[in-house]
This record gives sequence, C-alpha cells and structure tokens, in this order.
Amino acid sequence: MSVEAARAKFQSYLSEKGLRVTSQRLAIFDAAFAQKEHFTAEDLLEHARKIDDSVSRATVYRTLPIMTESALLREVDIGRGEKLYLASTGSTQVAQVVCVDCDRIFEISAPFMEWYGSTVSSKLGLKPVSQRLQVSAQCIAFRERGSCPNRTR
Amino acid sequence: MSVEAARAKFQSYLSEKGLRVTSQRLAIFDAAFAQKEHFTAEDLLEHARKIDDSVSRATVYRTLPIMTESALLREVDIGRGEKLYLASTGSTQVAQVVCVDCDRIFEISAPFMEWYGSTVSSKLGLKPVSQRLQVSAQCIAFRERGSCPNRTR
DNA sequence: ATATGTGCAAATCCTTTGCACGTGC
DNA sequence: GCACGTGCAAAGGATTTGCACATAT
Repeated sequence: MSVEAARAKFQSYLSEKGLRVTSQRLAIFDAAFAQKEHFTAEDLLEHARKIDDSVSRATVYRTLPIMTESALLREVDIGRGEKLYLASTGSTQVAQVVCVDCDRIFEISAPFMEWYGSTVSSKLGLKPVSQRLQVSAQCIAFRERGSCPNRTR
Repeated sequence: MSVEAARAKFQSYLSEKGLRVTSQRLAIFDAAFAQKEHFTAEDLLEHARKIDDSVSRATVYRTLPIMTESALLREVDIGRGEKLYLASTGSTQVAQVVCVDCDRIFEISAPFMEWYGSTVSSKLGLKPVSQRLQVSAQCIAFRERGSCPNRTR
C-alpha cells in the first residue's frame, strides 16, 4: 500500500467513525509515514511539529490509538518504558528480533505465526485475535566484537 | 523443581554473586512462591509484608530483577502499565494467551517455540537468546456470552 | 570492619486528563 | 451552531534513586 493510499484510508477511517480530519491529525500522519524506523511518541511529536508547529504532545498521544486501530500503525512494545510505533506496510505477521546489546529492532515477516497462534490457543479452546512474537538475540557485531556499534546505553 | 530447591537455588545465586542473603529477600522469595497466579510488584509487596513487615516497596523492586536473572521468576509484560511476574517452574518455552475481554492470562507450554525463534532469527544471522509469544484471544465465555465472568474493566 | 542492603520520600518517565478555547462539518 | 478537537499544564501510575542508617559476611 502506497503512502498516498494510506493517507486516503486514514481520512476515510476518520470520516466513517465520525471523527474530524484536522490539520494536526494529517501532520501526525505525514510525520509517521516519513519515518523509516521505529519511532516513539516523542519522536513523532518532534517531526509532526516540523510540519505543523501547532501539534501538541496531547494530540499525538490521542492520535496514536486512532492510527493503531485503523491498522495504519503497528504498536511495538518490547518492554522498555516507552512504546514504539511503525507505519504499517500491511502485514501483521511480523516478529520483532531485538538485539540484547544495542536494542536495535529487526522486523521480519513470519507468515507461519498465524498457524502458531492458532495451534497454541486451540489447546485452550480460545479464538486467537492477534499474536506477537519477540525474539531476543545477539546481533552479528555483538557476537564478533563483544559490543554493538549502535549501542546507546 | 520444588519450592525448597528453588529457595536453595536463590540463596546459592545470591552468594555466588556476592549478594547478601537478607530476611527481606527471603520474605520476598517466599511471598512470590506462595502465589499461584501472576502477580504485580504491588501484590508481592503486600504479601511479603505479611511475612516480614519491614519489607519496603523499593526492596521489592530491587529484588525482582535478581530473581528474574536467576530464572526463579518469569517476567510477563502484556502491555498493561505494570509488569507481571510468575514463579518459574523451570520451562522457558511458554506462551501467554491473553483474553481480549477479561485480561486473564493462560500460560501454556510451547516447546516448538525454540525452533521458531531460531528459524526467525537465522534469517538475520542473529543468535537467539530467548523468545516470547503472546497471543490475544477471545476466551470461551466471551464468545458464548459476549462478556467474560472474570472481567475487571 | 566494611561493603551491601534497606526504608523512606522525592524524583523520573511516559502517558492521560480537565478545562477553556478553537474549528471542521 | 455545536459537537468534537486542541493546547496547556497538571495529574497519574509504575518504577527508580539519593541518602542516612542498618546489617550480613
């Protein structure tokens, strides 16, 4: 799905739900879809303000759930204090591989995850809605050199 | 592994790491292993205080990572504000199935998860350390009646 | 004896919320 | 016009931390 299509989808979603298409929401959308990596709410605020400096932190936090519900963003919670977000490319069958040292996150498609989730929950008679797989791993640089180039801590 | 064995393991772990075996740490251990379900740091504080009323919130928070690192507790983060913990019975190949309505957590063993993690991360040349699978699902009661008996929200 | 651990309360961090004003529809 | 959205700053909730005192080794 192209960015243009996603933008149209966002506007449709808002209208259908009786929500309003505001300049702030569009700025937040544009800022989110300009990111190439995972971003935090704070990152998003910063970038959205470059597009429309009237955007407030509160509006970012209020818009994030809307974009998540409309499947335009994927929320990624790897157990740090803050949540991460990523513009959704369509697939929900994605696993996060997090380097134990540098905290870099690699997203990889995992089409077999669906089968996995249903296998697992059918044991309990539950109907799976979504599944998340998170793998902690040592990245190549860490294994070879004992530390990661991207390390921030 | 029995509770007695786990308690011994905890004391050994502390000694090996040059950490001290204090009455507070033992009270926290005992409180944790007396729980049958997932518990929060606050739950643990409350129960530990019944054993030793000198236990403080700070000590609970300082002891939790020690018990997690020594594999005596498993940390479960399902994206609520607070983290949950569970006395570890040994296996790390466990998936959490969370009911979307009542938030109940079912832990089920998932021995094939290890294979899954390595398959996934080998695509990136990473060495997997641990993996977590979380499945959101509708529980039986929710599907049949539209709401869960255990619902708290 | 002394390095660790502890309780307390304050501080932190991310996120949410109340309110008065602004603005799409 | 008016319901919904917004910015601001304050509140919120979980967790962390600085410090002086206590204690395991």
